[in-house]
Amino acid sequence: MTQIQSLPGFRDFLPDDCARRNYVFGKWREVARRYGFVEWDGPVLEPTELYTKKSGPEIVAQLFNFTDKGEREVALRPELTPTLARVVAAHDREFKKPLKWFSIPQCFRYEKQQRGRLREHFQFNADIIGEASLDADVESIALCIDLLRAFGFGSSDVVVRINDRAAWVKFLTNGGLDNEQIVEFLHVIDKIDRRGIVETRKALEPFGVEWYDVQAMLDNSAYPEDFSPKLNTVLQRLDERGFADFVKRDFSLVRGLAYYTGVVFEAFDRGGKLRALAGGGRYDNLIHQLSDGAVSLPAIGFAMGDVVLGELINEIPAAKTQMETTIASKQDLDIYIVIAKEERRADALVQVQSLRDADYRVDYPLSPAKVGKQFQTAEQLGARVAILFGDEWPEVKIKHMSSGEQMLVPPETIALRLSEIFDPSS
RNA sequence: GUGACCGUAGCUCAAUGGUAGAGCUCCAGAUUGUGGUUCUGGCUGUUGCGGGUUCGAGUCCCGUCGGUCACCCCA
Repeated sequence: MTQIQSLPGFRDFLPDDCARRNYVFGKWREVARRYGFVEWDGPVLEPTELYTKKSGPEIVAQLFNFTDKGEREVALRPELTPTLARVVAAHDREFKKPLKWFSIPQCFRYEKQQRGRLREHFQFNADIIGEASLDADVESIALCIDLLRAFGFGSSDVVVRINDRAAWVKFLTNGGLDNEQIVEFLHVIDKIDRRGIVETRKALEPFGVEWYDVQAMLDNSAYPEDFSPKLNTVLQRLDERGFADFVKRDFSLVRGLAYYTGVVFEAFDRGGKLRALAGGGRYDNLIHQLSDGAVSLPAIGFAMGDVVLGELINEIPAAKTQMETTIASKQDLDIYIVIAKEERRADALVQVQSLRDADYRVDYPLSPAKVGKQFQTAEQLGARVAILFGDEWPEVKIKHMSSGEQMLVPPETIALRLSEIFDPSS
């Protein structure tokens, strides 16, 4: 077969997949709005420079980039934050602070795909811009937790690991390290899960920091209170909101990106089988950097990808059931029109139109079909009611699919009968 | 980018180097106008693609494309 295939790492969304995607997007929007965030979006394609400026030329290897017909170096967005910084810097004066913005961009990366990581994915982003207060950090983490809760996950399914980079910075500065060494040190800490304790200890030796002290940081047994009073406050406020079971202080979490300046957090499945569900943190200097100093605003935000999230939904029965139930209720047909005699097709279509005008979800056979086949179709489409047009004319049969009850009524009373079935309270 | 494993019908998978199969799905029927069950019948493959070894290749070898997983990297 020489059929053209989709590009590697790109997905087709067949109706079922699309329904699942819409379900996820719907939850994201619903919860974000509940928190007072407003939706925005930017271009899918940006100048490559927007990304190299922040991360250096090495990032190009990971970018889906090319030269356009106007000889411009461009890249499909790998993330939204640089675009956000650009937009916020350009429209700084137009909005009252703080900004609470969310977006659901499709992002791209040119990398070999693997589980939970494709070349394209949708990523919910929520950022609070122009607010340095610790309550913004708390709000951000709370939103992350509530998003997960909205999908049906409990504290036994997911956990949000939280840290304050400042704690490490303070600890390491006391240990005599300079800024450059601190960045390198944290990079090693970031890899601890993948590399293991022994290797990590070996890699940290050159820094001359006592392993005993590092371990005390990592296992939470000492220091944290002294080095990060902020973190304690954040945890306490999350506790007050009833989220204590969802969060865990974890000093091994520093996140790979260099631009985080304070609180960082990542959400994981409790089983620890999957990649991170979400991740974010405070980046108070990034907008300043990306705008060449034109605008300076503190910020905190996080992102949640659709791929890993979808995998976890499939693994947690409660979440999966909730999704399937929601999708089914949205897709099911209200009414299927059965055309038993082709002479009645025109009369039936008059009803189809008027029922659709009345906001019912209605379908009917586009070509002649046996009555049995038509009822089977009605069943498969999840119709609650079938209306049969045939020899009974000028009357029609209304059939309640689940009970099998039928009644013979004149067409003028269809609307009344249906309102009794679909909205019994009125 | 590196490595390992995999690639058979629309889907899930069989086939000691010897004529390519099953289940599900789909389509059509079961005396002519009533349904997720049951029964019957039917469709689909240059075994991802291209070479090679062999009397003979789905099976063995090489290449290529695609997939999975790990490494690298992490938005």
